[in-house]
Amino acid sequence: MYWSQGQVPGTMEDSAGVSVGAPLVEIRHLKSHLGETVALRGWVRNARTSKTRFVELRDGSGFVQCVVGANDADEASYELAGKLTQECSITLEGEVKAHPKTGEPEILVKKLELIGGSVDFPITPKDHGIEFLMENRTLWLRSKRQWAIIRIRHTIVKAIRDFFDGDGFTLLDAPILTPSSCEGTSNLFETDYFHEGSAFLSQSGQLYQEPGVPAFGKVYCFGPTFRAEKSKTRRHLTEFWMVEPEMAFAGLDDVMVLGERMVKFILERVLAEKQEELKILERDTAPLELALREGFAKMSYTEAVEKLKTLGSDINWGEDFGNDDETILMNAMDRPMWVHRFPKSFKAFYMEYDRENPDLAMGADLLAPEGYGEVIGGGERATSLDYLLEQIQHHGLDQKDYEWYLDVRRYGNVRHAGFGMGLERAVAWICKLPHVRETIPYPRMMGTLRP
RNA sequence: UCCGGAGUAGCUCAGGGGUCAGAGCGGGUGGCUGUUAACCACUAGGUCGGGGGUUCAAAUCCCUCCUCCGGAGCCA
Repeated sequence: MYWSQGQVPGTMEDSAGVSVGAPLVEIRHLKSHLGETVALRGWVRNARTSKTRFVELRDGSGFVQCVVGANDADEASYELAGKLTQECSITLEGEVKAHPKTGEPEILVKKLELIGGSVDFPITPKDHGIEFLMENRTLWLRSKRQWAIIRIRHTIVKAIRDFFDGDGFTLLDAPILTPSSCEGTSNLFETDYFHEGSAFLSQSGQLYQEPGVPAFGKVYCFGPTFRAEKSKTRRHLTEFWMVEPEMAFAGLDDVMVLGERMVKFILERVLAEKQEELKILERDTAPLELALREGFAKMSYTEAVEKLKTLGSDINWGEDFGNDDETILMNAMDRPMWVHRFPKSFKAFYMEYDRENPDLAMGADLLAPEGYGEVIGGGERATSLDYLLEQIQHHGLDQKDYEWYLDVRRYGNVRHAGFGMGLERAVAWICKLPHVRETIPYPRMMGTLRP
């Protein structure tokens, strides 16, 4: 079924039995229908009544003000316009005009009909607390702010897929039900699994990407991951999305180059396609434009520790960045920054070590500016079988769980590297949100499982 | 898990031992020259988070439990 640009499927009588005469259009296309009579369907965001009545309508594609004048609309429609409640669904037709003050398209309504009523919509146009909003997450999604965030999230997801697809990567989906911890570093959700007894929800697709390297050269996975950590911070979810590319014949520097290209690809897309949404969020786009334009900063872990000390942190060499170390570091930074070559001690067992200093791991994290901190973590993978066996033992892992992983080294071993980017942290930074809980439609956190 | 804060109308909050259980928003009714978190008037709406205690008297003080928020830790 095909229809012309700006039209949506619909007939003279739509499914709700409401008569529609003029061609149905989506609000996002109104600019190209100035002067025409069109029909719209959607939900009432707000309605103001004076002699002339104003209905703020949204249809998911955008927002528009509809003007119902006593002399322009028929009597029943004018009457109805005075009784509309928040979030009732309506259909209307009228002429598309430019707003006398703002110049934005608005609708001079001729006819208005109710589709579905709405009594006492809980989320009123005033302030609400986060507890209440989270309890009403399904209804909260209708708000302008959530609309903007979720649409930007969508654009970021699409940009990520387009970036890797266009760069010769093959999608290699990683399993979500796994037999054991991938990295052995964090707590996993456990569930029953037939004869195996237990299965665990994946905390990373990383180990499943490496075997894809000899098979496809460049691979990526992009799906949900799970961490059962009791973390209660602005940057933690128990269920979050991660994109994890892995490539053959690549090292630490290649990871930083790839990650930077990907982030810039994402920024370019969002800035090109989501200006309206960024404006709704009152996001100052200057830092994003700067990140897109300039090369990302680079600093070794050792340099970062020195810098942190001058900024007042009590961190010592050998310790992982604490709670606010990333924040302190990135408040002082105007663009994303790679921090590389960490002490091996707090990194995953599969990390390659630095030939120039065996105490260091060939890892790199990308920290987002404006206080956001880590969005990407990755690096070069250890290639030596003997070294890996030693690391597995050292981390208290069972070698027989990893034989399939070690085969990557046994058969056609090559240098390879990759990274993982947490989608929600990227969305939070790009939208400049104070907390990741708004970056995903239905957040799962310690203490939040509903709705 | 630890530390701190908060639970009073549908929502956001004020009131902190004794004439008030209150305001704004939202709902209802009426008014209003194009409004935009519209505005104005009137109106309905409450087990002051649960339980226990102190007191002549508790929304208010004490204990306890629950929930949420912020932070720490853990982690990415």
